[in-house]
Amino acid sequence: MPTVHDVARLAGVSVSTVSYALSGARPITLATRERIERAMDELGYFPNALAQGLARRRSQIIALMFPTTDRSLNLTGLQCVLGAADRAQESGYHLLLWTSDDVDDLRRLVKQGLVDGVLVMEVRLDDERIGVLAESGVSFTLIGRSGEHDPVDYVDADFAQMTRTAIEYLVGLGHTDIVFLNQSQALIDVSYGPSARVASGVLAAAADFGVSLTSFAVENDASAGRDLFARVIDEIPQTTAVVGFNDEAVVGMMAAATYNGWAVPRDLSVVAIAMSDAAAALTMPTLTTCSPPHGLIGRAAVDVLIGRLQGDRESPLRQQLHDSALVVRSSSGPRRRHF
Amino acid sequence: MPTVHDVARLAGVSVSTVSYALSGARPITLATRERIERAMDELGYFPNALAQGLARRRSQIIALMFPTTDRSLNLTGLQCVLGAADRAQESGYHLLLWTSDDVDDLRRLVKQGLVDGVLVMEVRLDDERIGVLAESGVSFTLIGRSGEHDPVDYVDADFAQMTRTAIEYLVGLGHTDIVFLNQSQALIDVSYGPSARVASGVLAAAADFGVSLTSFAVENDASAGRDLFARVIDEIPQTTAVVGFNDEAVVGMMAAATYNGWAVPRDLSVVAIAMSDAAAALTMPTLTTCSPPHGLIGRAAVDVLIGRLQGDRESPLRQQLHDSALVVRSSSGPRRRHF
DNA sequence: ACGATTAGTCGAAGCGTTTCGATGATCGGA
DNA sequence: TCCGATCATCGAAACGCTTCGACTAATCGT
Repeated sequence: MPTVHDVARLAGVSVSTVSYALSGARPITLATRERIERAMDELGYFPNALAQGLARRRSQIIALMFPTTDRSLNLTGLQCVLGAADRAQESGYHLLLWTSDDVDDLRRLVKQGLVDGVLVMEVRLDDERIGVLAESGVSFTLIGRSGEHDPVDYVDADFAQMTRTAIEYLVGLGHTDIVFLNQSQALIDVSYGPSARVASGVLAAAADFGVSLTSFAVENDASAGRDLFARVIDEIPQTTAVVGFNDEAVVGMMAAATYNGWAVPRDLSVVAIAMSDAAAALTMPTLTTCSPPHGLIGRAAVDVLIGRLQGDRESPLRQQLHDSALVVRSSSGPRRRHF
Repeated sequence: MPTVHDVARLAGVSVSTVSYALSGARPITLATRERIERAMDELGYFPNALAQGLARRRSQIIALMFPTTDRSLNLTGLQCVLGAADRAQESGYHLLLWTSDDVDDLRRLVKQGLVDGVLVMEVRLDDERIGVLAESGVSFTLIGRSGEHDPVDYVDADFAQMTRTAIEYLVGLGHTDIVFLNQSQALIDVSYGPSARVASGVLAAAADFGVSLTSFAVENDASAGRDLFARVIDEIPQTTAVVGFNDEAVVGMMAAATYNGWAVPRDLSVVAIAMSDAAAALTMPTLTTCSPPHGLIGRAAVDVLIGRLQGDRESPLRQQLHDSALVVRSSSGPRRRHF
């Protein structure tokens, strides 16, 4: 691999001149610059990223923490990751994918000086990673939010808007007795942010619109959804709509409803929260969804982090909430009494 | 951030001694080593990864090329990516996620010396990335295969085994008239490897078992599946089984079948190829699948690449094919004439 | 016509490691 | 008691880049 020295020798200039020609930090005569560029082309020269990073104390690498433990894989996370990766590349940064959840690993990562900043996904309400990052002095941005009002940059979905949109839609269709299917109790127990926010969001929206809403936390599988349907038919038979934040259970519940003679959407309207379009298209009937723009959120988080890296470190907090879009498919419709 | 110099000063030794204590490359007296370790703890020292990489000419970073263009997102890719990321971390490497498909970007990446090796996903039959990597001299491993028999390391699904397993299963249930739903013609046109291999695999297996198989390439959406059902009912009404390598079209076809009075699996058995378990669980009925172990393949690819990085560069080719597992769900059953 | 700027370039000192060769100290064997 | 070995440690030269200060020429206002 050729180095600046080779380029400098071939172009007949000093290494610092080559460096200045490359960075534009000092003016260079056109003729000299052209000689240098020709030399670089000829040698197939590219500056060594490690050496550059060492000298500049900037690696141009950001880490994306995407822990894989305790979480059922779904496409929404992938969209966010890919959005972030695309945006980082566009902005001239590299994206390191970090799947460990362990804070010691994280501490080592940031102390190593390999990364300029960190993006944190799957944020819990009390997330110890935040403290570790804050005291390490590295710049970071949350994709999500913790429970506390930390003075921390974040980009997240606007859960109040999202849940209100979903409930308002159902209320507009005449529904007054709604069931909310939350994620598993296990996920709630580790204080996974979205579960809590969606739960309180739908509750608040239902109260605002004066309709009844009953919440259940169920496992993320179809049989849990079927069981819940049996329970609902027994305990709250006047139910005509379901808001679900639990893909598999929602599908299981739809299946049980159909099996029991409740047609969807004639007898039961279903709206899925934060389900990917691809997944919603696979169900029968296809599911009406209200989902955050995950790709956009990933991109925005990169912008926020890079803004912080390039701006002064003490500039005002950057906190963004993004609106979710309601996509009406075939699982929802006007209320119709079925009993 | 403390450096080796700080540690050396505090421990009363030279920097090289600190380095040797860290790497174990030369023997160090126990007492000295302990003094050094105490100093490191006290200062919270971690070696700077950039400087280390520069001096060792090893960054401990591998890139994972996961191009996002021209490809419908699905979970199988994510599983592979996460498998690779987990494994890399376990092996002491960092994983750089690279979403660009562009060969100039790729050339720059490897010339920069940032990465020790490259993992290539979404390999096409004639993939120009392979040539670029080969001539750059960097170590790389394909997740997938090209069409040519290049002397290149790869880890891939065994498509012959996979398709044979699926067809054998259907034949065992008595099916003799099978339709194969391939991915879109657009994907085939860019010579996406799996499409071609699955297509020829099912054809060969059907011939082996002496059953009839008709192939169709359709768009990746539900309506294409519905249209295809109409066509099948018209042109090949004796069809009793479908093998699909196209998630959304398969689901559309199932829906159309149900709508037209063909019950699945009573009148039509369906097996989906390379569909994720999570997606298969969302459909109604849930889909029988035959899918490669994507997570395992990602991990294996990391092992192969790291093996190459650490072994001599001219060691024998490492080429692996992994078996797919058939998971029987509710979309398949014995053949029953329905006309 | 003269000092003060400015443009263009260079040399050298970092950035934080690793690693090679050298240097004493210690040791076993004759 | 003296001679290689062996052991533990040190100093210095890389690794490939950036950047500061200095220097030379050309440019400008008066």
